[in-house]
Amino acid sequence: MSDTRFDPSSADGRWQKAWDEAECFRADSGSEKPKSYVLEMFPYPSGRIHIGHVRNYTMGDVLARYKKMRGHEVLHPMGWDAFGMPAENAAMEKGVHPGKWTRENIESMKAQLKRLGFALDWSRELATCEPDYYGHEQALFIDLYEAGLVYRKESEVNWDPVDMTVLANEQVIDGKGWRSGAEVEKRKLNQWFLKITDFAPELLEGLESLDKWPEKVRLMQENWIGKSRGLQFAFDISNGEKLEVYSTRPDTIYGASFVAVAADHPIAQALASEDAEAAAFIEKCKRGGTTAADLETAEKLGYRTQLTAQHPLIEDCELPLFIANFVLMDYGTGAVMGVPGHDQRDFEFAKKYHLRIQRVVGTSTADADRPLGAGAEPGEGVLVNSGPLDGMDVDTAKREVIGRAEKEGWGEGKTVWRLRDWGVSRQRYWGTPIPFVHCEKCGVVPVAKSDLPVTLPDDVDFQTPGNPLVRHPTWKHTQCPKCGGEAVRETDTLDTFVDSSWYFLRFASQPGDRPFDPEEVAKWLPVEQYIGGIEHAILHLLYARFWTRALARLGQIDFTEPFASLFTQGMVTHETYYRREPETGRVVYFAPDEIERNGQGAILKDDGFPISIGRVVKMSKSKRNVVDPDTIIAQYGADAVRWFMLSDSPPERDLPWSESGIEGCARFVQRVWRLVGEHDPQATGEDAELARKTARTVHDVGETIEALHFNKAVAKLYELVGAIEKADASADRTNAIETVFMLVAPMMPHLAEEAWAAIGNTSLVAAAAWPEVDEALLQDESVTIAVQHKGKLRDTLTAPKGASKEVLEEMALASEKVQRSLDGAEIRKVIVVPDRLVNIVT
RNA sequence: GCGGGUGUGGCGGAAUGGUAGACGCCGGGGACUUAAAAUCCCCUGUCCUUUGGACGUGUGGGUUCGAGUCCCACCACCCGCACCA
Repeated sequence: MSDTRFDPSSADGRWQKAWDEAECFRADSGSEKPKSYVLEMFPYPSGRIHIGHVRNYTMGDVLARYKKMRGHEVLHPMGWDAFGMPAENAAMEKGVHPGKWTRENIESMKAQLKRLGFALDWSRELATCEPDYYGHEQALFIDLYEAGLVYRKESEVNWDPVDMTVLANEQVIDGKGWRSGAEVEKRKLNQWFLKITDFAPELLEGLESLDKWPEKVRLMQENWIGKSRGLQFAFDISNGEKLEVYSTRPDTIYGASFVAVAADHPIAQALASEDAEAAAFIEKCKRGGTTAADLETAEKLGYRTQLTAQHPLIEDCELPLFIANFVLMDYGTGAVMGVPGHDQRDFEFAKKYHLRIQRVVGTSTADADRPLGAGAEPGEGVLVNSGPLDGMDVDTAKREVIGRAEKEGWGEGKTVWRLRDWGVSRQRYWGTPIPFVHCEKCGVVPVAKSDLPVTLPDDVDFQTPGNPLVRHPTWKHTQCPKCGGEAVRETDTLDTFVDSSWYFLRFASQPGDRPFDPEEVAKWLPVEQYIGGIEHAILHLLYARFWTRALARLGQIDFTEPFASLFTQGMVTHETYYRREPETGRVVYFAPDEIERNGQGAILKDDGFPISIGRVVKMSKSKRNVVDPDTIIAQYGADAVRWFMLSDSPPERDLPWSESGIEGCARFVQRVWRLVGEHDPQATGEDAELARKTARTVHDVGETIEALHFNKAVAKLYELVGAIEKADASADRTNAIETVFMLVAPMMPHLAEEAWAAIGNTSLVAAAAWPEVDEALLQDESVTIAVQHKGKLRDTLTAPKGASKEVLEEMALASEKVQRSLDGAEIRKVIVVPDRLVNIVT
């Protein structure tokens, strides 16, 4: 048996079946063991599992299996984030119903996941597109509404004037609709919002408790929430009205040289009715989409109105009032004071419209007359050209101006948040119907909970652009739950981020009559380890945090943070292969299976001529650098694929896929398998060094898995396997081989089971206990000491562990190499770090 | 534009401020074999006047006995920016 090769094509399926039959990975909430909830971000069922999913779920799987071996009751579930635009696109392009398309995708993707041998509790599987999920979501949405956390307001969307439909940001390409090619406009619609801003302070403060989240994610969320302290004050406008503005830099108020309002500011709207040019400019501002990146990279444009604003601190100083495309109605008051010297955007605007650019902050008071060079200086410094503020530092000046405004009554200090309320309305079919009706008599009324779920109609057509729910002949017509009269259903559906804001609760318990069972939820939540892509650092994670806090405020759960520990993994990348067409200069990409690598270069199989190897980038259809998990599993087996996902690259960084890399992994799987033939229960005798190495590896692999440093765990296992191969037979070697099988069990579980059985075990290694370590074996007796001179390594010596400084210094000076380097120079100082190094300074 | 991150041999990477390049891949040489595959062994940062030495962690400065690691400035790339999920 042992001289044959390990055959994944038979072993993988056999062990997957054995785990299933033993219900090995079913989470028992009644268990007395400590509980661990390991969760990976659930996938969108796009059709095929992507190699990025494989990486994500392999990491979670290793942790889940490891935790089980360490005696934990593990909840490791899987589900489907099943609503979304691609299903509607498929309906439009292929004429297939979104539900059919989605459910078929789920079936094939589930089969793919099963082939990877993940330790998942499939009994808890859920799909957000099923009424038994989204119906409970509708109930929660009504709960939030009744708690005052849901409201409606006008808000801008991307409007395609040809298709007469709302476009997602993704569907706007270079300012044009992706299908019609028409120039996109901004249009206002009445939409549903969740009051996430009510939670801004606690979402910010809560970040401090998330000490097992990556620092960068907390920082990004902090900046996104964007708490700022500034001054809100009113300008007197030449038409007799007041204009409220907000500024985070009131210290620079003496440098103000203009005032600007958003295109949809009431003042601008009022002007439009009497000033045709102003109206034309406002119309122009409506062009283009709604994304922040577009707005901020667009050319700064303004329209100079006839109005002026009196500077609050400088007598007879009238500032011109502009309507500007870069001022947002959503932030602050929709109006700003422009200080070109110390804000880059204002600087560019001032250059363009020939406005005064005055320095009011410098490195010292001597800077007063130093002109501003190429751009604004937004940093810290000392106030100049600012009357009574001269000489103050920025922070003092801020406090001074706010204090004066409050005393004199023309403004007040105010905390403003960058975070905006969460718009959850989507004018689309394939999403959770918003459970409300519009009644002429009673207004907006929630659907009675006893009438939930409000289900999507199946008979819809996608041949016409726009929301099929609006066109449906009967679906939206209903009775008002309050007065019983005729009423119309809300046709907007919920943002899919709502679906993913509470699925982790539904995994913990799935009662039919309510969203979750609080007692079951209390047993498992918060999620001990959450793993997913860094691209979700802000939106998904912030919305899930908000939703959890909202439910806590409603008393439905008693914790406020859903994910105790978060890990964000890197992408899987692949090199690209291309040729440039000689005539057109266009780049044509080739798929990995169309080419053959030869040393440094590559050739196209079709014609045998070389092709160029491009940069290593994220796998994408357009670059054709995608590898399909099914193909590689069939070729190398699940364990080799899993091992590759864990090897080499640190998990938070990108992992470049390579043919030679996976081949190396497949070779290592066989290398571990060959240890079965070396396993000799009769072997006697000690091998103290190997025993120490084994103990050290058990300790290190456990520690690195817990820290999610899988690449280091992999390297340690390579080292131990190498050491075993070199060692002679002994009882310690036999033990080391058994230990290896247990240590690789979380990573290459199929091989581990096969080997475990082959050496005579009748139970599953997946259910085995992690090996114990004899602490005494972790202590080294001697250490290697580095000896430096002039900052360079000159020699190394072996010394007993814990040797004194004096002894180490003496040993270092006795070295011939060191003496040669010293060459008789006078020793000025010797630095000795015990167990580490000796550094001689001359 | 704004916010966040990353940068070390041919490649992926390792390294509590203390021996830079562990481990893996690629490449070269050898063993076994009729041959191949598989497997095993050795070499493998660059340069030089080669039992030795110099240089070397994106670039330029700085702190330190000592910097991949800390500080400042810059460059390149990646992620996010509220309707992709």
